[in-house]
Amino acid sequence: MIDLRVLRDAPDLVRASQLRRGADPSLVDSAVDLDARRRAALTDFERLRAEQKGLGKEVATASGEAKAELLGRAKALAEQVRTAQADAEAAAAELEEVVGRIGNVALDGVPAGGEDDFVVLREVGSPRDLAAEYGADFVPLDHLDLGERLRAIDTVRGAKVSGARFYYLTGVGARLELALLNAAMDAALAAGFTPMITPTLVKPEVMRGTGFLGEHADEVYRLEADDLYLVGTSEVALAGYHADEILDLSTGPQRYAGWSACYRREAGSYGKDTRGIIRVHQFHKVEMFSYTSVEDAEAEHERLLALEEQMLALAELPYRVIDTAAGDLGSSAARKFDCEAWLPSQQRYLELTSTSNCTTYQARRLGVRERTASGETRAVATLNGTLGTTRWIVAILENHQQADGSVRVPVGLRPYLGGLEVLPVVAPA
RNA sequence: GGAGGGCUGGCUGAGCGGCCGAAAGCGACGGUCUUGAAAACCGUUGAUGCGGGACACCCCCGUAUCCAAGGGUUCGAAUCCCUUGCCCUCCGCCA
Repeated sequence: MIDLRVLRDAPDLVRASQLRRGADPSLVDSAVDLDARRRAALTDFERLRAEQKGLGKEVATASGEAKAELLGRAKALAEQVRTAQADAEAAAAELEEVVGRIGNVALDGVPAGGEDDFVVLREVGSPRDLAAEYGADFVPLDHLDLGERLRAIDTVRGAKVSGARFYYLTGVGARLELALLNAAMDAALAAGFTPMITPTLVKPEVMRGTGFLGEHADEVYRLEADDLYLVGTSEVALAGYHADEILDLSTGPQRYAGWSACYRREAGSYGKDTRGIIRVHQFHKVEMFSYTSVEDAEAEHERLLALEEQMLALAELPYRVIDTAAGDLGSSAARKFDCEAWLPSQQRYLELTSTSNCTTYQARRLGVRERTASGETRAVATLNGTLGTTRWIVAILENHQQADGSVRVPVGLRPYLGGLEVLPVVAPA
């Protein structure tokens, strides 16, 4: 939720942000009008309510005929109070509906436009030249071919048991995921994050508060019988962790690293990334989440990005960092950096991490505040970022494949695989 | 699954349908005292919205809302009724 004060005092700022996002700027004008209407209705209600309270006190002390007369007046007034209250509540609800559709104000520097209007900040490492290494006629295997030869990935049985976009990680595949996620947890721990294993089912208000029930509500699994939602990321549970609390950030940001399963319906992505485990309904992820003061948010964002890059370096993957365009931010984020690894089989980049600065947008809706040195309360900023996911296996297998279809284990992951240096082919094609 | 008991401010814990945003204690903060600290004593101490005061903020004044959540009864609800959630105890069942 955007700050109503900003909406009131600087509607141009919000309007400009909407335009950069390719969203509807007229929502801002509707919201300003509705805000004025709500305040007027509230004032009416308060005046009547105060009158009612005063009259109530007279009723309490009166008796006999005077009391009967007062009661008559009080009854009439009660009806007016009811009406005024209903008006005020209706106006507030209407305002909330419109305000909820306005996205966070994109930070200065965020490129305008949609999905394709990102800016590449840097490219790190260089894609392997497999033709030069293994001969001009070498055809790189994709992650699924490799995964099947290593007996690491089984999508056939995943589909048999659960349907399309489900898979088993088997043997070294399962070990590789555990290794990667353990390495991610260790990196987070070393950087001062508190490790967390979080619930993956959450209540509607938490899901709504984190902003996942907006435009992309159909991406989320819902358990009708229990009125609970399956999370698409532990960000949801970590953001909800301090909901309705007043935090003490005087000693710096509060940092959490969540490990959880993630569930996504992938509605609307029919036919996209159908092969292998690039786009699946269920996967695991280690996610960083920070609560900071507004002042610290941008520095924390850089910090999260640096940690992501540290993990990509540990996995020895070539990647680029992009500054996502305003239209591709999602409602809560004010800025978002993605790291995309090179995918040899497809000759393209694939998103492996995403870190968002949600400024106070998410915290305001969830009621997460801090107490400042001077004693007031105010909304905190929230940030999140990916440290490792099942999808990383795709990039690791493809980028570290060897001529015979085996896969070299990045040095940094070896300690997590009992010193294993190579994932050997056990099921040749 | 069944039967009871409970849910009040940072914590403990009172609370008769109107005088209750709520006693008291603890904690915290400020002060007195002290070379300093402790103790003692004095004082302050919930959140949020709205309106006003030369109104960006702080501050002051007024007002409303919040006693698990939602609904109802009533001129008036922390207090009575209903529904839901959560916690505790007991019984049963199953990891």
